Amino acid sequence: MDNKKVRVRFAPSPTGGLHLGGVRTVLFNYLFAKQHNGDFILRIEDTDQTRYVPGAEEYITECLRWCGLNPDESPELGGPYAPYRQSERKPLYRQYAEQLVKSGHAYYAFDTPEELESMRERLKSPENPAPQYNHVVRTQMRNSLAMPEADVQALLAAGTPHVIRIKMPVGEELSFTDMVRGNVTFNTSQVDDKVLLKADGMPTYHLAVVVDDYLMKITHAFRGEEWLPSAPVHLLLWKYLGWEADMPQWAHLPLILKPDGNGKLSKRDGDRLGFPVYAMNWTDPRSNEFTRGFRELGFLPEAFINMLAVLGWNDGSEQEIFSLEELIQKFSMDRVHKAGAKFDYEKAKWFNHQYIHHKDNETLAALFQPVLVEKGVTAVPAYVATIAGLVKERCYFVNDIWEHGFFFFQSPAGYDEAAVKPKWNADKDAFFAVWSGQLDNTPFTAAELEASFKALATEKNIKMGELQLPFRIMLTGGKFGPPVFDIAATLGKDETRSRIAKGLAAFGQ
RNA sequence: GCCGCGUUGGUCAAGGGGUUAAGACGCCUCCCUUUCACGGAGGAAUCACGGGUUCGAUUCCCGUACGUGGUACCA
Repeated sequence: MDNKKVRVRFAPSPTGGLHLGGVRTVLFNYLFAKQHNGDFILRIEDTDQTRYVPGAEEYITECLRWCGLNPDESPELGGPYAPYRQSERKPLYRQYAEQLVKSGHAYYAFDTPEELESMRERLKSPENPAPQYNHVVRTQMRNSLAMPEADVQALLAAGTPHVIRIKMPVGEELSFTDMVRGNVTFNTSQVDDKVLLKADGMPTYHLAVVVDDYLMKITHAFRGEEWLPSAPVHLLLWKYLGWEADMPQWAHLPLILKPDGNGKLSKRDGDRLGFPVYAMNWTDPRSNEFTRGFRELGFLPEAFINMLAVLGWNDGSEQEIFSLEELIQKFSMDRVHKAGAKFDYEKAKWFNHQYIHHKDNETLAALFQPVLVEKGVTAVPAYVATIAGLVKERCYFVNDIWEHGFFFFQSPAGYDEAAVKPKWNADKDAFFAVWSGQLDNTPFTAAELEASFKALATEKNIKMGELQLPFRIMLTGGKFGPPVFDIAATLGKDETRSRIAKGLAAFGQ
């Protein structure tokens, strides 16, 4: 590698929610940039007027913030190569397209959408279901290659709508080295004359990436594998514009696939199979369609990032849990898998489980607070933290704290009587009455409670097992929860005593 | 159709001419725990197929199959 400073960019198009694959692409970009002490740039590809969705740009930046993948330069933050929004760079692109026309590497095309469609209809056949606008077709179309110069000038002078297309050479072998795939080769005859500048004056992706990457001095460009087939267009553009020496190194990242069937993972699959696909909640302002995100579902950003990082990459060791810092340290493009990976939601949940399990109680309590508010419960942070500590090992999501610990906030609404009633007897009534009475003399810790409980059980000659379960049911209502004396200790003396009484009334004799 | 890319258990994957072909998720059994979970010990399950090259191919080469992406004035 040369001694140029690494500059890497991520360029989402604001057309909807931020997809898993998108986040992973940002992640890899980010890791690489940070690893090389380079710049991570966020550029917005808002050139697609028809699909541009208001609010999507803000959404994307918030997703990145949540994930901790903050850009160094972006439309909001500015930077030495601003503007970073393609629409604001619009005047830039035309001159390069014109330059290509002058040098004979591109041409004006005046074909209307209808003309293009009729050409495709005419040429369509079973052997050629998708006819291209290429070196053979272009001679029959209305463009500056097929028409007399005077006609072209007249059309131009009249302000006739037109696009600028690249003139793909015939039969040239083009190859480049991809950082994940190694050498990739194409024959230019197979590539069509892609539009570079649209009739509305906006560049297509092809022109824009090349121009922006050059102007912004991008050194490495990582994008999804779906871009691999258009690499030859970009390669040629770098060459024709005379910038070949500055061309960034490319890496085409594998796709994230549907867990079941085949194909790229889409939002629809998430809806169908019951898991999120977008980083955060997203409501399409046009259709009002709402999609749940990983963040709102209770995923921790660290877990989300970790899970994404090892989907298609690993460091060769058995390690699976990586912090962002570790990822920056250990990530390497040559250990990125070439093949697409099917998304496994179970594994994603497992990662979140791991992170929740090892998260400190105070943070968990804070994250859980919204659920408490929703449930109409008020509790002091320290109490919530204790509970988080008690139940976190069985939670897959922050929200699960409620499911596993609701009884800490409200006394049982009913009891699993079937589990306790058949074996109930007067001795047990007596036991609980006595023990409850002794509580004043017992320090209220789990260990002390257990000791005094055991002592009394021995004295009364009742097996611990026959007492512990009923006690648990008195406190929680059912056969679940953390160790029973931990529950009692957390609940406190008064509450414990009151629940014993309530339990006794419900299923005692 | 054409072009590109790919193919190790159900999934994520390590390995890369001679291995008992790691590990993780999920599943199953057992232990711990008189709840659940955590933790621990085991188990079932894999090199797409056919040809080469080689003393020897999961590994290298070529085909085939399959998958996937592209084939838009979308990115």
